[in-house]
Amino acid sequence: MLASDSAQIRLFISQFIKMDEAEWMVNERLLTKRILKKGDYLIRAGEVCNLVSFINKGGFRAFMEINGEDRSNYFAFENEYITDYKSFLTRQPSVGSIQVIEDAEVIELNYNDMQYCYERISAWQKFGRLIAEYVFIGVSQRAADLLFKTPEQLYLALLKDKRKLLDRVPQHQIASYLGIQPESLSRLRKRLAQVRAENT
Amino acid sequence: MLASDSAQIRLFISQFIKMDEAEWMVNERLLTKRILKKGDYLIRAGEVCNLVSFINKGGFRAFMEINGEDRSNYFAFENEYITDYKSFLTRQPSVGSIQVIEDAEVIELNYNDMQYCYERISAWQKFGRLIAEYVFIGVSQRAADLLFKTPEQLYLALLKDKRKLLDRVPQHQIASYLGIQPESLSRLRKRLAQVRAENT
DNA sequence: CGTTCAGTTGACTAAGGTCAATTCCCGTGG
DNA sequence: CCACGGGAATTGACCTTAGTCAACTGAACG
Repeated sequence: MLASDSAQIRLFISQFIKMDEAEWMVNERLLTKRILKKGDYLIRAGEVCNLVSFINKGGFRAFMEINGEDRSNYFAFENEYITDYKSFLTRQPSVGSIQVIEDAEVIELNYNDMQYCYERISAWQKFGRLIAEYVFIGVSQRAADLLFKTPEQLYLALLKDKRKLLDRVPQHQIASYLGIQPESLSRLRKRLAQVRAENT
Repeated sequence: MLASDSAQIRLFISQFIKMDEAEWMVNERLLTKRILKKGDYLIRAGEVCNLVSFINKGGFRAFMEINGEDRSNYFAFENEYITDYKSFLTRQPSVGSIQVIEDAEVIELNYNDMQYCYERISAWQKFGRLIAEYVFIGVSQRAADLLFKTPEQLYLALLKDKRKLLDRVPQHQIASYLGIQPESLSRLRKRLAQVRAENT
């Protein structure tokens, strides 16, 4: 793997911990690069998730199948990482699937190698804690939003803070991310457009 | 603090890591016991959360004030721990509050002492990671439930798996935990009772 | 061109929100 | 022991929004 391949993940990790060159070298040997095409699966429901994938470029969608409907609950793009954390941590089959929605390049670390890092590189134990805390805060916020906000408020928040997501993800997947049907999102958007028109 | 005071928390921690007697002694000096009465606050919105509180006995409710309404998003009872994790980790003022709903006895560790444990006791770094991963999985499940389940399905799940919560928490707080108004929960219960009656 | 799939729209139903009135429950003070 | 007060829960009436099913439109692609 070229140094340029790991530049982004190295920057990402450095936001959490300082790692000296020797420590970094140990990690880097364990990382692998992979190219994925739109429509590919990172993991399918029922498989045990064995990888954490840092996204150099491209986009992913995590979803579950519920009564035959395909419902999205998470999206990730470049400079984020994606995995089925629950399956990865518990070594149980995953309930959902993760699919490539934009051609992607990822840098991956598998479960065994990660355990190796935890045991051998002291900085990693701390990194593991910090990143788990970080994603915990993120998902807590998501849970609070789902509990306390209406679909309309959730959509307005996306408009305000996550334009990237709206621009790169088809509307019916956005709908399920907000917890509603595609028809309802369509009407919601219409309502908002009318309100905005009246205010001009 | 008596050894009996820390028996429960010690058992709790041992579910995550093995700690030898010497390591445990270092911790134990840092733990303090506190008695709280129903109605007391563990933390109020706007304060920085400085404590993690393990519950020896009693019950707590985490809630937020939204348009003057008081909305519950979490409950915790004996042999769980409670804190405003986000405020505790980020050292920012908390958005919500935590209140005692049943007279309680807690064993507490403050932020600085916890950092001390992370730095000095190697097992703690791992413990911190494992527990962050554990709570992450919990809140992920909660977010998925809120996204994919109807209030009725959420309520039925409580009936099935969390009778304790239904028995110990007033109904209007359960309603807000499900993301609906008290009147709606009352009607939902009535609907379910009618369905059940018809099936007999 | 025709097929396909995403998005929109219409008509209708069901569920939750809101506000107000009523009933129930429980603790407190007379 | 009873009466009263106050909060919790229920019920009713009405409104708004989401769900459902079906039809239609439009753009993308072969």
